[in-house]
Amino acid sequence: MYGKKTKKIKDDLDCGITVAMRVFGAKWKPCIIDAVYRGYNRPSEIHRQVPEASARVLDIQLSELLELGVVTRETGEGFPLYSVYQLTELGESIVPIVRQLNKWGDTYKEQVREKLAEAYMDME
Amino acid sequence: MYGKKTKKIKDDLDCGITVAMRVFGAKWKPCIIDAVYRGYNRPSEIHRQVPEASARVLDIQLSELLELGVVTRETGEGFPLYSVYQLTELGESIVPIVRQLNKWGDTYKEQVREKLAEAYMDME
DNA sequence: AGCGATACCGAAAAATTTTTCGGTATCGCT
DNA sequence: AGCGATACCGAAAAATTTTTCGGTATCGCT
Repeated sequence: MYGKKTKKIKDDLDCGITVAMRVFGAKWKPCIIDAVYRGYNRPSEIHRQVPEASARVLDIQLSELLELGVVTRETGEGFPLYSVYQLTELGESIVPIVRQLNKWGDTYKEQVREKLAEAYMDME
Repeated sequence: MYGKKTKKIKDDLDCGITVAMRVFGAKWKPCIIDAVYRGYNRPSEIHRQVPEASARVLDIQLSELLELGVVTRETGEGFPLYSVYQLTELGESIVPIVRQLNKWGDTYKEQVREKLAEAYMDME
């Protein structure tokens, strides 16, 4: 699929953090999970929720989530092309974490923005 | 510093998830935060806790965390080189999330491993 | 017929992150 | 003097991720 699942640098799947990062620690995966959770189940809907990402990445990451068993896909035969993604139980278990990420970011975004601005200045 | 903080592709810092991912969504940052939280405050100690990472990345990511205000650094003058990193309040606020990541990964690691093995087989 | 929406996919390019390698520098120990 | 530990850093290489571009294919509407 997408890239290759055989990475040259193997992850240490004994470490919980590493496992979690492997499953949903990608630029758009938490957003995708959140969107599906909020009821945006079709690729085009998800894309409209996360317009900053290209449709292609969403596609790729959706396939990865599908492979990892985070979501399921139901494809309608023929007609107006139709695909619906749903969270699996595994996927649901990630939702609270994603919600927390979102909450954390909302709470500290100002602070983070300032720090980033400072850092930017320090190097002119 | 490390790389460049001026990314060509700007992050949308209005989205909480994106902010959180920007701050600690890197391969080793959650592990570093966890290590510091658990009392491993010196670079060499942290490295011993996360031996899979090169000392260099830890270095780089530690500087980023420092810049973002997630940790503080205290450097001893001269003598046996000495640096101690501590979590700031901002850093402490990330700890529960990191713990959850770790817990999640511990809970689902078997399942994830299976899925990865399957995916690997499907492409032979 | 032509356009836009839908859902995908491959391949190359670009961006970004991580690793490797080689340095600097100090101290303590042998 | 030489070695290992400590803490760092720059630069190039390698790995990985994300983006861009161009396709395929179907249906409905004009």
